[in-house]
Parts: sequence; C-alpha cells; structure tokens
Amino acid sequence: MRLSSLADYAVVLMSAAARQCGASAVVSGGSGRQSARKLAEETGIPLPTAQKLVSHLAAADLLDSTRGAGGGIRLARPPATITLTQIVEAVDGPIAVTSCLEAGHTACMLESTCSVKPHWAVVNSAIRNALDAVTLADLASAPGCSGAHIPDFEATSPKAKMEPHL
Amino acid sequence: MRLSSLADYAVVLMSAAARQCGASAVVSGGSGRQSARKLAEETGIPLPTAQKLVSHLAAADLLDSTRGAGGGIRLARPPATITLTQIVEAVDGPIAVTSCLEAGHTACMLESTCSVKPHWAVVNSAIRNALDAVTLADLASAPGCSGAHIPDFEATSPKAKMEPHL
DNA sequence: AGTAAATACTACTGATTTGGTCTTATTTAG
DNA sequence: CTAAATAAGACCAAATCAGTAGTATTTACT
Repeated sequence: MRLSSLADYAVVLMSAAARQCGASAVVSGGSGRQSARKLAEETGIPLPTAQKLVSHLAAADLLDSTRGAGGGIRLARPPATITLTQIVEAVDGPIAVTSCLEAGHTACMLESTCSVKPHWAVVNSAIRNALDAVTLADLASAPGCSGAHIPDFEATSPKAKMEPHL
Repeated sequence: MRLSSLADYAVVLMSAAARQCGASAVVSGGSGRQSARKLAEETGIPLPTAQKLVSHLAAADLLDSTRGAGGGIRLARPPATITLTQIVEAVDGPIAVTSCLEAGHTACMLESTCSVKPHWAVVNSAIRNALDAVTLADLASAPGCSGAHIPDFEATSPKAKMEPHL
C-alpha cells in the first residue's frame, strides 16, 4: 500500500516546478522555462531519473517541454488545476487497488459471485478522491511564489541522506 | 498504488473463513475450526501460500490456529470487529503512502521545510479510514452465514484462470 | 504407550517489477 | 556551419515479492 518512489519523486519535482512560478509563465506568456537539470539539482533527484519523469509528465500533458539549447520545461496548466491523482497516474498508471479494477483485466472465474470486489471499488474511489483533493497550488503554497529560488542544499549539507520527499 | 497480491489473497481467505461461520464458533464455543487446506481448495489459493498467510494472520491475532490432527484455524474475533486495515497491515505491514510516514524512518534532510509531507499525511489517513470502514461482516454478508458450503469450483471449471479476487 | 497422519511453521529459490544509468537523437545559439 | 545543451528512448542491475519445498509439532488411533 505504498506509492512508488518514482511517483513520489514526480510529486516533488512538480512541486518544485510550481514554486519556480512556471505557471505564471503560462499566464504572462513569458519564458518561465526551467531546465530539468536545475530542477534535479534543487530537489536532489538524480538527473537521469528526473529526465525520465519529465518525459512521462510531458506525455501526460502536465508539463510543456521544448528541447534545444534554450529549451526547458514548464507547467502545462495552472497549479490549481493539477491534482495528485494526475501526477501519480502519469507515472504509475491508473490507480487500481486490485487487478480486477484495472482497465483491461481478464475476468477471474468468480467475477459474478464475488462479494469482495464492490467493496474494493468503494475503497478505490475513496483513495482517488483523497488524491484529487490536493492540487499543486496546495503543495507550493508554503514558501510563496515570489520567484525566489530555493536555497542551495549542497552548500549546507553536501552529501546528506537523500530521500524522495522535499 | 496497488495492493500486494498477498494482501489481496488474505482478504479473500478471511472472507471465506468468515463465511464458514468461524465466528459463531467463537460465540458458541463449538469446534468451528476450518482447515487451511479446505480453505485453500475453496478459494483456489495455492496451499503453501495459504499456509503462509495463515501464519501472518495468526501472528496478528486475527486468526486462532491450533495444530495437530484435529487442528485448524478459526476467526479470533467476531467478523464485525475485523477491518480491512487490520488484514492488510497484518500482511503488508503498516500502511504508509510514502516512506517518510513510516514508523522508524530516517529523517530526510528537508524534513523541516517540507511542504509536501503534511498533505501526504492527510491522504494516508483518508486511505486508512476507507479501509477501516469495511469489516469482514460486510464482505461475508452476501451469501449469508447459514453454514452452507461454497459450491465446488473445480466441478464447474477445472482449470479456469485463477485470480486473487473471490 | 507407540505409531501414524494431519497440521502449522520456517527457510529457500525463482521471477516479476521497479529503480537507476547510459546512449542516442533533436534543436537552437553562436 | 559548428558546437553545446536539451529531451527522449533503450538498456541493465537491484530489490522486493510470489511461490515452493522441507521440517517440526501435535493429536487421534491402534
């Protein structure tokens, strides 16, 4: 019953991107692009892993990415419209507590008489609702979106124990 | 964001045990014991796997097991007092969406300034509540607890595709 | 009391999924 | 036109998980 590490990283990454005021760029049309490298350094996520996450998040239309020398990534939508559900599903795939709740699952032989499945469906939707209730705006609200950079962590603790959670 | 197969099996197993009126034995003091072998046959769960599950469930005080020739297993408590949370945690360990919510986790370096963690805590408790709301009595309610055995599945479809969910 | 059968318990092996790294292709600034 | 910086995709290794086999224990029967 745990989230995958990649999904955890993704939430941290998106949260960091939101704090960089990537959303205001959408509104103002300015170049609020953030490089994946910069984001990886600030969050402590290994660069190759961050790149993979960016790919998935861009494919899910959560990030807008352009490559090239001056390229980078940017939030595709305002933070208030991006929920945890979308981020998690972009990385882990659809949320399904049991395999019988998945999209293209092959029916098990007890499907018709199963008394457990309906209860799993209830639990599953409860989880979805809980994740839907939290938006990127909530996650990034704490330090404010004033365009200020997050202080360099390397300066304070060069090789501190790295964990997913920002 | 998926349940482990073992936890899924465990719920099916407990549900089957409840339908065998194992709880009434607790009340009446009769020998309502059910053998792990019988339960494995009825649910389609491989016997060794079922035995392992029984061990974990018994260690969590959800099942009362006695070995020997006439031994077997029995619900340790009335079905209405056993929730999905207890079953899942007996097999998968404590429910923690992220590793920073675990019991003995080593603090990550951003612990103090983390703006994401409090939101995970909310999500985590929401999941727990959803699982707590479902009891074994709910799962076993459908076919009624009249002591009737579940029909033999082998007779109808000898080698049908086996999936965890009853 | 001894034997045998049925049970729960423990330890091990194999496999699937997951996390991480590397290489390649593309694009733009100089 | 060149070179640097970027994203995207493919490959490899590790960890966790599912499953299986074997062992110890207990009770019923002889």
